[in-house]
Amino acid sequence: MTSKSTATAESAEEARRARRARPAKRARPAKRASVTDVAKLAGVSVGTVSNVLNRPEHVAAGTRERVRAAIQELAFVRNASARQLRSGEIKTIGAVVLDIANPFFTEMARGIEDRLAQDDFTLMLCSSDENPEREARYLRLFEEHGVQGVLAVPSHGSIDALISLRKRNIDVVLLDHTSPLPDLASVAVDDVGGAALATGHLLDQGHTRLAFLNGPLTLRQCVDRRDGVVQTLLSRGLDPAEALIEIPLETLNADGGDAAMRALLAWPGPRPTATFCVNDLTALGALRALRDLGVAVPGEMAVVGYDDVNFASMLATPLTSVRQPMYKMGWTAADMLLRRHGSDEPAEQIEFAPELVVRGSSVAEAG
Amino acid sequence: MTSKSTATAESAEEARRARRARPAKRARPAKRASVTDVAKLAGVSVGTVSNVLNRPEHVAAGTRERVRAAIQELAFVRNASARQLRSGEIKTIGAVVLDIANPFFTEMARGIEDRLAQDDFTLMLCSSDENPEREARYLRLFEEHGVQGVLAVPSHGSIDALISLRKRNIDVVLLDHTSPLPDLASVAVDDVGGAALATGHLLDQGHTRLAFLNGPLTLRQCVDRRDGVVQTLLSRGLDPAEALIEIPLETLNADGGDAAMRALLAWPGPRPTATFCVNDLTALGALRALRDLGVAVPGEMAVVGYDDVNFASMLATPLTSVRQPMYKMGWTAADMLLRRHGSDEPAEQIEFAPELVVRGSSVAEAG
DNA sequence: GCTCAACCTTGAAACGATTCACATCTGCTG
DNA sequence: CAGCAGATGTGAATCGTTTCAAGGTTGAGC
Repeated sequence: MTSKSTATAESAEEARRARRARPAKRARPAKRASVTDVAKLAGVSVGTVSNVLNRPEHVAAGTRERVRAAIQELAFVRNASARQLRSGEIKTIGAVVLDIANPFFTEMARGIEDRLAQDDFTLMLCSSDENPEREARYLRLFEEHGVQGVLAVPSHGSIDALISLRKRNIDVVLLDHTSPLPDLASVAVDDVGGAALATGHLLDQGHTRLAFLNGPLTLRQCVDRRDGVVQTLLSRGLDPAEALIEIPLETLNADGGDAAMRALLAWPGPRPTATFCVNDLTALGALRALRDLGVAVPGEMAVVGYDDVNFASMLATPLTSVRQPMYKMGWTAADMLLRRHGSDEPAEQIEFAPELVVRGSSVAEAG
Repeated sequence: MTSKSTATAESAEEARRARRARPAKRARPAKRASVTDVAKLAGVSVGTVSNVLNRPEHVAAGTRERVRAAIQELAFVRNASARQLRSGEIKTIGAVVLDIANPFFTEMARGIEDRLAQDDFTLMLCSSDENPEREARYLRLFEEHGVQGVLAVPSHGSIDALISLRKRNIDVVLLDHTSPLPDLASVAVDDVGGAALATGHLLDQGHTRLAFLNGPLTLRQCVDRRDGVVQTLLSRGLDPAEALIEIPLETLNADGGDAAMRALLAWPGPRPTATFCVNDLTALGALRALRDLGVAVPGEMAVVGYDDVNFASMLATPLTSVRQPMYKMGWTAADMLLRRHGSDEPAEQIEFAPELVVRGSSVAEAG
């Protein structure tokens, strides 16, 4: 805990305080001006003030200006609660992601925000930490606030809560998760396809023995990506039992990748010439191990990652990786909510295709 | 735009649709239950329902249970707007950062969120993109919503808007920016001190000629960090004119750092033995250039960065860097808002001290 | 001069929770 | 048994906006 008040800030404060003659102990709470106040000052009825605010074209120019002047003078600001209470409308949507500190969701959040800004909506953003209770609490808060819709990356087993929200007539779009119900909209990325892209790329380079550094099969992503790898091998006429070594990762980070790669290199029998890592952190660790052990990349071992994190392109050997359109997912999900609201169309279920970004870790001549 | 609907999702939808007999064209809007409905069902008055909700201890056990049952049955959810309109209270605060997609602010946001969660507050989070207009728009939305307080990383020239918000009795805490007024609370990090830490560390290692890869002096951070460097040199009896080469960066990213380092190595005259980079991206580029040109790190050139981004520790030569307590800043700012609300105490102005994380890029034997 | 439409404006009735002054009931004290 | 306190419950008033039926003006057309 290293915090301190700066000396400069404090002395500046004292200087000001001395200069100021505080009349009252504390400034009066200064209640906000209401439409009534504005109406009084402008000499019109509250209805007219409301019209100036919401349908200015229905108000005579003179009156309109008078009201506007009064609004200025009183620094009137609409009370969103009263507005919503009466009109039922609220320009807010809620989003729950697993963790806003994770760049993955952060990019998504940015997409959501940008789409909302177009329609002057505000965003309530929360992290569930994959804790269904915490998620439920946030969903309830959203509902109390009467949000127009909810975007959610469901944490394990929380889908029911979202379905019941949908039943109470709140629009819901699932993020990064395909919808189990036709009523529920969703935006996801095709993980099977992403892994297939990576695998296909390595096979195209002439590799015939691959390693796959994979995480626990309790994660949907790991299962899907494995499916993608296996399907691709089969479709190219290769037998996974021969062409593939799958190494389980202790942890889904750089150290896990490092350890797994060392295990792979110590393996008896013919060494694979290419490695597909289930994410970029893992690939980073694998690259580190390869460098430490003097294995040339991509010459002796090609490496492909997944996620295309920001530093993938900045590494000593830039990492080939599968890029997921997170920003676009967020943007699209928000767009579905805003466009679809109140319409009769069935819920859309979109799946985006990921994209392979080829760099130097898998192809010698690439960037 | 590569999007597609999955075949599986569609066939699943058709299957369900066939099974379902849709009675009405569209489910009735199903108005939410209100306290009145609950009161009616439980056979009590609305006042009692409100009491069960807000002061359950004032209600007899039997009645309380009856009301709770009714709430359950009707799936009653409070209407936050009505609640706020009457009671004036709202458990929401707004935050504007420059860009939520930036890990820097993201970590801060996470700190804010975690503190708010303790008090069941919700967060409205927005990115200003350093656009004062966009920021002003968000601040107005916050004000309309009647938020309890606002946390803001001010964009250039937007402080006035924040001050006027403060005048209208909305609590404001400035983030990552020292407050210009005693009335305005703030939480910042000491950039001068951070640069002094880095510089002191390099001098401690015996270096006497330093390079400083710095960004444009229109950024406060760059100015402050430069001050820290210069002050430290002076306080150790070194003449900056001799001991320091400052290289301006074209761009504040890896490529800028790469180019600047190449320029530095091409410099005539004695080569510095240590480089301080104004941020980690720049340092990453510098390290890349050093490796490409065969200069040993830290043997021939020690490198220190700033920000301690997530990958600093994962590089081939792990990067020594200055870590700023972003999470703690966010947490503390939110805490100030929640604790201070309505109290009479003067606004706090806190400045956190950054921390030097020593790794292999500046000390051979370090991690 | 009458009619009619177009245009403005009005003001009271919502919206749904909270609050608070007031009723009612119970049991206890002196 | 009057008096009183404490516990429990009531319901009308209130918050600040939007909505909408209805009223008032104006001017054109006949």
